[in-house]
Amino acid sequence: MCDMGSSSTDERRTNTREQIRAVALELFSERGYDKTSLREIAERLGVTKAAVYYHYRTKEEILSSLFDEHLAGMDAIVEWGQAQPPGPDRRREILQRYSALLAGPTDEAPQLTRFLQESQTSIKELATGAGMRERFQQLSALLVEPDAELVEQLRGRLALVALHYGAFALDEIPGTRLERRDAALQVALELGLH
Amino acid sequence: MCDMGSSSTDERRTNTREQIRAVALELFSERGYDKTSLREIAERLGVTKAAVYYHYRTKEEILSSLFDEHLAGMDAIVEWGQAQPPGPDRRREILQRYSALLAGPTDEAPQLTRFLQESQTSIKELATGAGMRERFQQLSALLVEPDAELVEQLRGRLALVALHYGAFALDEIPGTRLERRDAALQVALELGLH
DNA sequence: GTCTATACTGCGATAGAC
DNA sequence: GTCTATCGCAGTATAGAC
Repeated sequence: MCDMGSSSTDERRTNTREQIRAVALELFSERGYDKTSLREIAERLGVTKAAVYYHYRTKEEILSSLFDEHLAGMDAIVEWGQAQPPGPDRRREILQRYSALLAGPTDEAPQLTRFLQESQTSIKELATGAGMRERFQQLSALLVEPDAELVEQLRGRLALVALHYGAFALDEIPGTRLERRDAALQVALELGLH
Repeated sequence: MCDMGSSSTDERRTNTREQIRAVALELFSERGYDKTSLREIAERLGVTKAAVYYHYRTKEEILSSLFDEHLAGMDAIVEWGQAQPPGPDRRREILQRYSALLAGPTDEAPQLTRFLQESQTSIKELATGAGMRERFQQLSALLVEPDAELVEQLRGRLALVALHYGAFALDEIPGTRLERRDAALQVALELGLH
C-alpha cells in the first residue's frame, strides 16, 4: 500500500491514478458501475482509454480500489469483535463501530457507502463483491449466537442493513446526515440488542 | 394481456415470446441483468438475436415484462391501503399482504423477488426501476404517519426491506422457505407496529 | 514511467431479405 | 416470424512514441 520507496522526488507526480479513482467514484455512484464506460472516465480527465488501462488493468480493478479501504475497515471491526467475549456489549459496540465506518473518515465515505449499497447486484460476482459479502457474513456472525433462531438471525442482519440504509436511503426524508445516522444506529441497536 | 383475439387457431402457437420471458428470468437472476446478453437468451432458444428483437423492442422491455405482474400486485395493495383508515390494523394488513405477494402466486415469484431485490441498482434508472421505487414509497407512506419521527420512517421502510430480505437472503441459514417467510413477517411486524 | 494509436471481440440495436 | 448483415460503442490488449 505504501509506495514511497524508490524515489526521492516527492514533488507533484502525475497523479492520474488517483484522479481516475476520484472520477470513477463519482461516475459509478451517479450512473452505476455497468453504465459507466472507461471512455467517459478517460475523457473527463483529458486522456485516452488506454491511459486508464495503463493505471488499472481492468475496469473491475478500479472498482476494487474504491472498496479496499472500506474492506480494511470491516476487517478491523471483525478482528476486534472476534477478540471480545460474546454478549450485548459486543453487539452494541460492533454496530457503533460499523456506523462510524460508514460515516467516515473521509468525505468520500458516504458517497462510497451509497454506491456500495446500491451496487450489491452489479458487483455480486466480482471478486470485490465476494469480499464484501464475506465481511458482511462475519459481522453478522458477531451479532447473533450461532445457534440462534431464524428470527434472531434475521434481526442481526437487518441491523447491519439498517445502518447502510440510514446512510443513504433517507434522502427523501428531512434531516441532516448526522440525524439520519443517529436514527439508523438507534434502529440497528433495537434490532441487534432486541 | 389475453391475446386470443384474431385467430381461431388455439393450438400450440410458437410461444417464443413467453419462452424468452422464462429464459430471461432465469439468466437475469443467475448472472444479473447487465451481464446477460441477448445472444445468450437467443441461443438457449435456438434463435438469433434479431428474433428476440421481434418480440421485444429492447432488452429493457424484457425486464419490464418480468416486473409488470409484481407492480400490479403492489398497486393493488396500495389501492386497498389508501381506502383504509390509518392505524395499526392497516399497517399489519399491508405487511401481511406484501409478504403474500412476495411469496406467490406463481412458482416464479420467489425467483423474481430475489432478482428484484438484488437488482435495485442496475434497474435504478430504468423506467421499471422508477416504477418499483414509486410503489415502495407509496407502501412506506401507508406504514408511517406523514409527520412521524425520522426513526419511525426508517422502521417503516425497514419493515418492507425485512420482507424482501427474508424472501431470499437467508439461504445460508437453515429453514424452509415458509419458515423464512414467517420469520421475515414477524420481524417486519415488530418494525412496522413498534 | 506515462501515454497515444490502433485493433480485436462482443454488445445492443436496426434494416431489409425471405 | 425469423433470418443475415451491419452499425456504433463497450472492455480489452498490444506496440511504440516520448
